[in-house]
Amino acid sequence: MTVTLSDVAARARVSPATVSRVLNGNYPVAAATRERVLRAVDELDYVLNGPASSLAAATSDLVGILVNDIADPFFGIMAGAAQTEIGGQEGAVAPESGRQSTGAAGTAGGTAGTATATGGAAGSMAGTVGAASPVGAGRVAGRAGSEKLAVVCNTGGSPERELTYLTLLQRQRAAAVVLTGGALEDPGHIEAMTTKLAKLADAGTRVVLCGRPPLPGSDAAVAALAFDNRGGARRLTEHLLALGHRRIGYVAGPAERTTTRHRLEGHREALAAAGVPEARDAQGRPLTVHGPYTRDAGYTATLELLSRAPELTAVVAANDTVALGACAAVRERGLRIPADVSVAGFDDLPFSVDAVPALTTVRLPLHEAGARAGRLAMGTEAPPPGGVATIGAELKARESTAAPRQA
Amino acid sequence: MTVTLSDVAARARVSPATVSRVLNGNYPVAAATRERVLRAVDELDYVLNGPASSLAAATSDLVGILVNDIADPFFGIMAGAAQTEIGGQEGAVAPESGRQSTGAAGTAGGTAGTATATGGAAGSMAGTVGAASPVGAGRVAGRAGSEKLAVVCNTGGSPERELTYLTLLQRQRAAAVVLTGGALEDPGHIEAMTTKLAKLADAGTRVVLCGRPPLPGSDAAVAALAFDNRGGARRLTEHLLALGHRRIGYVAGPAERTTTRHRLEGHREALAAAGVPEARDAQGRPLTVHGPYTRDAGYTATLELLSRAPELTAVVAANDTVALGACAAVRERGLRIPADVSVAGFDDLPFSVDAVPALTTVRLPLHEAGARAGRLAMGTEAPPPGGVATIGAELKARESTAAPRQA
DNA sequence: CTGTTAGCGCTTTCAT
DNA sequence: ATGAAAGCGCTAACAG
Repeated sequence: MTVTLSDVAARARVSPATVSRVLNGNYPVAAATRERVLRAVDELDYVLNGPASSLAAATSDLVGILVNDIADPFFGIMAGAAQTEIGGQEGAVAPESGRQSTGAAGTAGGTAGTATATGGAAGSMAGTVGAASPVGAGRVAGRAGSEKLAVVCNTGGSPERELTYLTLLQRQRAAAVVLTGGALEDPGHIEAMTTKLAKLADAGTRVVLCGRPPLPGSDAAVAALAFDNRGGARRLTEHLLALGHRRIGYVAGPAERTTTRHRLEGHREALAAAGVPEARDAQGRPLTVHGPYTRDAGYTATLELLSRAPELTAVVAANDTVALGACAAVRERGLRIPADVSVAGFDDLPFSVDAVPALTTVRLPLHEAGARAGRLAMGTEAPPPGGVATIGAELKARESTAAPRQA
Repeated sequence: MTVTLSDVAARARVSPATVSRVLNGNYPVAAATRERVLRAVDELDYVLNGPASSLAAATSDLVGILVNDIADPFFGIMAGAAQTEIGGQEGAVAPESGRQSTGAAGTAGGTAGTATATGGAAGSMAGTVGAASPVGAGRVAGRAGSEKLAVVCNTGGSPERELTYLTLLQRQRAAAVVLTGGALEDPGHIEAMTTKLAKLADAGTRVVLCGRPPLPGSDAAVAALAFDNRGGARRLTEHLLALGHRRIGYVAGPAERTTTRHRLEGHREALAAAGVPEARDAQGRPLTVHGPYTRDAGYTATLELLSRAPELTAVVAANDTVALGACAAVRERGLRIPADVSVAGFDDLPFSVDAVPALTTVRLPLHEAGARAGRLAMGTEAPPPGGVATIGAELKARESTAAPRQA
């Protein structure tokens, strides 16, 4: 029924071992023989059996990328960059795909579309498409071990799912695992993660942390790329303080997440350095509210903050998405941004520059970080000294922040 | 070195076959024996060897979800929903994850955080985390075949990568494959895809299309969930026409994509039905510009449209992301939205309601569609009659559209 | 450079 | 209800 290696071998009149060798390209094979084998592969439309191959070789070409929320561009950008780096560059034209300057085909007879910006890519796509006929299967099978299958796994922020995915990946003998985003600070979970990652590392799986600090006391990870959340947050609050703000509300992310804690710490550092006490309401409760990294959480929390302390002149949000909700809340209260209340975010996601007013935020090089993590996972790039690299976070002061109303 | 099935069998004093049976739970095993085996599994911290298992059983628990752009929430939302449906619901608290009403742990001593909205989830997370100790490995290994590994693969819109991923998944003998988003209409690619999907189906892989029309003349797919892009686009343009617009610019998506074509067709249907000719510039060229589904494409294209035809009173964008860029361009031209120019999008992504002014768009039930696709992939839900279901698209008229300046 | 020979670790009849 | 044995399809020594 299904074509196997020996079928190919028989057709090419060589031994199975030889076929395996040309397919893996990791062993010298006579050019003539290789030709014959390749032809047989194409003719029979042979597709390598992954499980069999992985079993025999005790390794697989699976690379897992774990994200907390796949619907959040924060993760999508990192994961996409990593995946591009891992999955091969052949057709990696992601942001340009489909760009075209001629009219639409078929029914779109009247579409004399004009190139938007960079034109001229018109024919290239059709060309490459043509080359990707069914022969593609052979081509791919023929590729050397470099053909990794980069996949992203969505934990939804759930610690159990994180562990479950790690186990599943471990089962598959994954070549590498990239963990993105902040980690949960629950002791039990940290311990479970440490154990699990150590096991993965033992089994030869490369572990890379991206946008996440190294696990305390663990060296299982090949490398950790940590964002300078603390520094970025500090600079952001310094910016607000410089503008003259003294009563700043803070819509934090979920408690027990490293990202949340670091950003909060940076915020407090700036306050402390300036000798400004943390904002509190009439009851003396700090004006810091925790919630998930969602637009709705930002909305609700900001409404609450504004009720508890109408004298607030600025709201710092856990990230840009939360800031969007914060803006909506401020507006709903009939207040202007930034005239009445300044609002700031974090991450500098693509939509932030288009917000009205443009959102002041802290830029994280998500794409670069993801790409680097991908290379680290591939073993293409050397790990940073000490296994840990801190990635800078740059303040982006825009229109959503200004001097307070009564400076 | 690594623990195998027979190690477990030896420790439990049973045969490997028995261990396999309790692990797969698909065969009667005495309760006492099962207990013994499960204990051995935990004690030895055994993790099933996926490749070996897949090889022997000729199936795997891998489910691939292909997306065109993982950084785009349009795909993230569908993929996340599908993955949740497939990956098991245990910790599926995605949007609520980390919600917490108590202060941050550790250094966050002063954070008397207040619950944002729904509170009370404080202790539950820690509880579940505690249960997810290393024993988790055993738990997972013990689960019946239901434990699928749902992974998302980012094609970046490249037809080669699409085919490559399909081949890679074919190699892994994937249990199912979900293709999301519009398809490329290139004949060569369609043929290659048809062949490839037929092969996957032959090999027992379930193929599901989500947000994509069925392949012409192919019945490889278990089911196709198609969005009513044409109908949605028609209603959107009807809305604009009803408002009084007669000169409407159109920023289309990449040509040769089904989504692009259908939306454009719906737009033209509405125009034709109202007897309104397609807008053209002084040179008689249609005011339709093609470009990728990106913010920048929308920005550039709109700038061009506005130059070529300053008398435009409305701009319809390929989707919300493109619309964001269109808004930026309109504003840069010193024009007001919607007073001078109305702008509309498509998809109703989360950020659209927060745009200023709130974006008029067409709502696509992305989450529902993704979840349904996930169930279809799992075989949990019966395919729609005929294998094809059309999913409605609802007009969301908001503030970014209004009567033209000189009605 | 190529063929031979053993397994990799698990599932699954077929017995018992 | 459990055990024994035969592979699943491929890779990796080891010869030659």
